[in-house]
Amino acid sequence: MIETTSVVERTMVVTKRADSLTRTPLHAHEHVIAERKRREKISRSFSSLSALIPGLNKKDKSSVLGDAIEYLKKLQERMATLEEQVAKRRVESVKFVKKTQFHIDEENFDFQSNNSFPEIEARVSDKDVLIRILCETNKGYVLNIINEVEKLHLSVIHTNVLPFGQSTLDVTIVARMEADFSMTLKDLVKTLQQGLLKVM
Amino acid sequence: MIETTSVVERTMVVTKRADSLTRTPLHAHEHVIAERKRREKISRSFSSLSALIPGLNKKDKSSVLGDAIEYLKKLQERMATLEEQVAKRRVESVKFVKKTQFHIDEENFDFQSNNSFPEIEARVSDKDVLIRILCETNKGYVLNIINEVEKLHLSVIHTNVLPFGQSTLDVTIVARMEADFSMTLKDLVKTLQQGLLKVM
DNA sequence: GTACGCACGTGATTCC
DNA sequence: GGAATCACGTGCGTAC
Repeated sequence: MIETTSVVERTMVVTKRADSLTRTPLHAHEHVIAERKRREKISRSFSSLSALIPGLNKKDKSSVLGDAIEYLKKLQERMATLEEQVAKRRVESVKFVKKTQFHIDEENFDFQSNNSFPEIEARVSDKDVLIRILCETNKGYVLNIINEVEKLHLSVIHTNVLPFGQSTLDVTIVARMEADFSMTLKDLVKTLQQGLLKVM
Repeated sequence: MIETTSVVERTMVVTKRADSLTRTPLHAHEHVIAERKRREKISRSFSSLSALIPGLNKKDKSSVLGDAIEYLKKLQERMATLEEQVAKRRVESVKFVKKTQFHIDEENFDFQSNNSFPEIEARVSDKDVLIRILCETNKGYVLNIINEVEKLHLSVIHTNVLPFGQSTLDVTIVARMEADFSMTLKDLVKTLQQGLLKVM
């Protein structure tokens, strides 16, 4: 891009048509300055924009705009497929869970009332995370659970607490991932567990 | 953006500085046309670019450029996190279990119908049975679940149904054993599963 | 009515 | 020297 460093004030005498009116008689020079400012702003935007486009050598205005358009289209396109992939993988992970995740241990169930709680389980479908927790009845505990969940870039959209037996609580939570949620389920469960153990 | 449809040919007489040379003496008018073409090209690029930016009301050049820059930055940023998510998303979505309490029963999942819902889980505490079911959204299905449960000498005392993702339903049931209930959990789940598959 | 934005024609500059 | 690009000052339309 050509950069004109010195602004040359040229003297020009312009003969206008008879029907052409002298519209800006007084503040003529202010208009010049305003226009200068406007151009400068646009020019700077061009520079900023060109900086965002990878692999751009030609810095002329047409190329910047053209390549910006092209690049933007590519990005949007890739975004769509990527988002789809993420959604699809989540579905697949659910299927995987279905196959391997079915297990009941009858023998050990009688000894559950010691310190092995809370028991946490999580799974994903689309943008939702399903969290199931089994814990001892304990006042204030539900509050802590929700609090811990919302710390993890998840917004709770459903909760359900059921009494189960004499001293057990079944907590079910559905939470929606926020944009910056990026945790594996394993880490999610781990983090949750550690967070909850502290406040037991 | 303002579109000037008619190009007005103005007659201008310009007095130049002494050292300013008349560079384009002959092909002066071709220059005008070429410049016109260039401007038109840029202008069209502006229109195309503005069309790609969602939620753009102001169509002036500065706004288009500014918002394009902003939008592009947002896209690139989101791209990075999304790509990371895709890379990081492993197949594992595991339920965290204490080894003392559960063990993975690899052999037994063969008897389930290998790929489809519903996924059923059951456990006992005192006289209560907790039943968790994950199934596809399906009208009338919840009714069947409860019906099947009550056939097994269990009286439902709590139910909860939560939407999970686009097409999944999380059903939690707490039922109390009646006097003549005498089933292993394994059989309970098996029976429930077979009963539900019939009415799918 | 004035402040803003645009396209215009034009000289200058750069690159082949 | 010709082709392409730029910034400039300016007139015109328009929306506040």
